[in-house]
Amino acid sequence: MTAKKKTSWSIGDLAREFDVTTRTIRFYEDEGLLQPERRGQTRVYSAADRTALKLILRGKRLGFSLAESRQLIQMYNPDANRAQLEALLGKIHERRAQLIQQLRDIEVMQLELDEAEQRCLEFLK
Amino acid sequence: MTAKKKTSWSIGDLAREFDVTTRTIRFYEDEGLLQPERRGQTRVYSAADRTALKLILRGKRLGFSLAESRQLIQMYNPDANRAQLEALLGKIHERRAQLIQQLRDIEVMQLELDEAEQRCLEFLK
DNA sequence: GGAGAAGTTTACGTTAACGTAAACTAGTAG
DNA sequence: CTACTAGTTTACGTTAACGTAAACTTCTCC
Repeated sequence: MTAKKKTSWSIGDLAREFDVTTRTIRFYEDEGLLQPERRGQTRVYSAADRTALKLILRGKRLGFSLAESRQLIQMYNPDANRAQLEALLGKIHERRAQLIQQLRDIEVMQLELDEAEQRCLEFLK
Repeated sequence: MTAKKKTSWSIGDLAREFDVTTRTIRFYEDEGLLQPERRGQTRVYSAADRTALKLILRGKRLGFSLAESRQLIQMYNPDANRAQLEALLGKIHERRAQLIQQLRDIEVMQLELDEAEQRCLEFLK
């Protein structure tokens, strides 16, 4: 009856959940995007790591590089000084502008897909 | 007074308009995404080429590979037989699904940026 | 106690998408 | 004629983001 809220994950857990390879997860650690702890040799991932991974993969789907995702993760931990925070605000605005452009792109592309579909269906009639 | 509607472009024209290098444009041709004509040695780009380039760059902003953009361009010329058209319809549905996922990703990310901004501003107060 | 299954490190390989450099040609302005 | 400017081909170089393989440890199960 005790609500079981998972609080730590193995590398295999995360790989399965997000459908990536363990190599990928270790790579992200090499790049400084994840910081799992160790139980002996073995990596143990926290909820923060899991969230970071989620951010990275969502970023990927939007065409962001790992460097850009690194920024996104930074925005999650406000452990910075004034100058850093102001730089962060700048990055936030940049990201937001990029997202807006992507929204426009998606709209246009959806319309074009509609037209393309119509043309296809017309030819198949 | 005659409405001047441009109907052909040089490689430099396109490079300037879309802010890419000429190398990039020639690369897309090597990859079969553009098919300019030649006046002597020199490439001459049609409105179709220009549209294709626009598609490619919009695709890039959404994180599409050139292979994926190649498909998008294909959808523009319905010069296919029945089987190809049906395959095309399948691709159209895939693309649409991907765009919908991206919309969701953008929504979530916008919310997160809002929160990140709030946290930043809070710390700066 | 042997065989998997899951984890680890180290290190070289691969692909996409161009960058960069060299060496050439063709038109054009002074 | 000369000096740009814009175009061309050829070809090797580069970066990001992992893939792949080898060789090893740890734990568990029968």
